Amino acid sequence: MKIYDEHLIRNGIRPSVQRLKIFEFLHKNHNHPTADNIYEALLPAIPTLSKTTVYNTLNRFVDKGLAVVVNIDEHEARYDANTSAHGHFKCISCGGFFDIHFPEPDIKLPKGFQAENYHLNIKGYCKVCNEKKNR
Amino acid sequence: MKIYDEHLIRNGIRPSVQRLKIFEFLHKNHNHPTADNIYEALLPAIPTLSKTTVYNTLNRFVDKGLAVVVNIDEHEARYDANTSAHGHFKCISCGGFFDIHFPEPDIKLPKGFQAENYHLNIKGYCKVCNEKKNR
DNA sequence: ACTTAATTTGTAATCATTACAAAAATGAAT
DNA sequence: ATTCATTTTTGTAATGATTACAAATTAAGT
Ligand SMILES: [Mn+2]
Ligand SMILES: [Mn+2]
Ligand SMILES: [Zn+2]
Ligand SMILES: [Zn+2]
Repeated sequence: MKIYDEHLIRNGIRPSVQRLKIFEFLHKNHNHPTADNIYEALLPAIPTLSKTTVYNTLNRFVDKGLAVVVNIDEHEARYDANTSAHGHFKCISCGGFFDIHFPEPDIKLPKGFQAENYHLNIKGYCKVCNEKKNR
Repeated sequence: MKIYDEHLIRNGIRPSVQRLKIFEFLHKNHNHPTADNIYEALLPAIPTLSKTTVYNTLNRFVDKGLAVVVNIDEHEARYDANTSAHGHFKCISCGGFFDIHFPEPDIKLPKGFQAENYHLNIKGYCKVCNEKKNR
């Protein structure tokens, strides 16, 4: 895809096959995949793919601001190509994962502090698990 | 300490020496220690202490709502006895860690969802690192 | 004291991530 | 096209935090 190609170049990342496929996958799958999810998904298309490459590439994307990593749970780093301000909800019963949109938060940082990114992570019960629980 | 004792009992946790010391440590040290920090700090006082006990105890505290775990960075679970709504800031330059207080957030969850806890994690540059950078 | 349940401990296992060095691919220069 | 340097990818080994598990210890109840 030409458009992803240019997106990478514009951010100083040379678009190798591996990087391009990973970037494309992130943009087409908004289910916040883990590094392993991505690896497994792309293996058929790139049989020589190494998991190290997936990690290297994702770390580079995050460094360059092309993706964010969501650490809502320890031992589970999920990646998101949507870098606009939004939060995440994880159901502690079924594990369901959802984007949460919220109005521009009015957070006053201490004097002189400068924020690079915000992460709002919420845990609780999703609709179906909540109904199951209240019965 | 009698007061910590009762606090644990009230929440259905039998106050063993280990649990009491860990709970007390969390309440007296607001620097968001890791499990290992706690283990190292208490080892002189409880020479037989096991790291497994520290983990088991912290997990129990979190389950019962007596503490929260802050996953602002992967590979770094920090514990906080302050369970009231507040956020955390980590300096990506010096590693400094700060509490962030913010006005009651107005977050609308999807219909039927129920939140158990909110986590606001911010990364950026602290005052001194920011000044160092802009020079 | 005896019996049972709860807690702690030590060790081994797990598992995601990183370190590292060799191999492969790419690009520029001759 | 060949050479040579640079970048990227790959495979394997190492790391390190957390958990699993079973034995040992401690506490509680009779
Ligand atoms: Mn998202
Ligand atoms: Mn805090
Ligand atoms: Zn659910
Ligand atoms: Zn700093």
